[in-house]
Amino acid sequence: MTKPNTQEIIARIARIHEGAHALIEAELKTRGLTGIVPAHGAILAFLFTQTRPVPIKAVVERVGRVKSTVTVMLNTLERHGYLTRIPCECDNRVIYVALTEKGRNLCPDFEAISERLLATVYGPMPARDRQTLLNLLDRVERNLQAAP
Amino acid sequence: MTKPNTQEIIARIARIHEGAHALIEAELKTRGLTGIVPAHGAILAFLFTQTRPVPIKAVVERVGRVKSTVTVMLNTLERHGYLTRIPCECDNRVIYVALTEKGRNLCPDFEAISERLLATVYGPMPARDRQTLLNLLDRVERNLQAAP
DNA sequence: TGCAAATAGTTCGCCCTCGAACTATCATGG
DNA sequence: CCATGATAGTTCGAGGGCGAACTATTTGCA
Repeated sequence: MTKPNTQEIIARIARIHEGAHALIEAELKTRGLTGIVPAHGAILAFLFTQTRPVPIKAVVERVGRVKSTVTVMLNTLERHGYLTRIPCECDNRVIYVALTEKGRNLCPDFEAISERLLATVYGPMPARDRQTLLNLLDRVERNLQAAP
Repeated sequence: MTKPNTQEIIARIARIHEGAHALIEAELKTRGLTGIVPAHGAILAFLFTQTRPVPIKAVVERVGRVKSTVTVMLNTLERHGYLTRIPCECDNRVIYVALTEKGRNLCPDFEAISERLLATVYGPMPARDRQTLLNLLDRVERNLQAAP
């Protein structure tokens, strides 16, 4: 049998991940933001930093999702009016995406939700413990990356 | 702006979660186990501990997923021959599920994969650090649970 | 020049995940 | 005894996530 106490770490991380997910969804709901789900966060965070249309390929590389997944999420965001696709003039294979006005308006909510999530996650934890936690998580992450 | 260094914790936890997911899928693949995905782990882990058929409701309560999600996963596991549904004699609303022979045969692989995952996650981390990490994660988890 | 390989996106099939609606079956109180 | 409500599962629709296959360009080299 696997020892429950040590095996616990994966389950705990999964629950934290889901808890963060739930908090974000709850915040989106109370703010009346429809058509947005937590997974869109990576795309939006990236697009907020861009001043001009960006190729879909760049989005794919940034958000850490597969092309087909990004295509679907962009479809959803486009359908809800948060962004638009713009064909590239010089290379017909390339399609740019850019936030619409409605999309840019998400930025304040996005930052507020991020802040609240962060405040909730850490709670009253002292700065030294936060740093310790980050370091230990980094070790774990590198262990996993080195594995396959 | 959200400070990147602190915001990092959520992303880091998400990456660890995904890394664990990837490791499990890779192990399943090399072992030639088809039809199984990491999400089935919770169901299988529960059923391994049961000696007799168990009502679906009990599965739902255990795995922390919604009824409809569990229905789908049970369908998949059943379709691949890992378990069977057995109607309850005394209460026609209830349906039991039980592992088949093929399902029970997954147990050794399941435990081996769990062990490898755990070993990978911690790597050479000393016991004291592991405990510290678990404690800090527990704090975070409780912070999130208390939030909504 | 012209054709093969690389590149950018989309589509498809499959799965998990949720919430809401639905079905069927008990259980209970009037 | 029977209507009303609680319970157990499934179905449905929408969406994320992946890999494989597909389309349409562009590039590069022979």
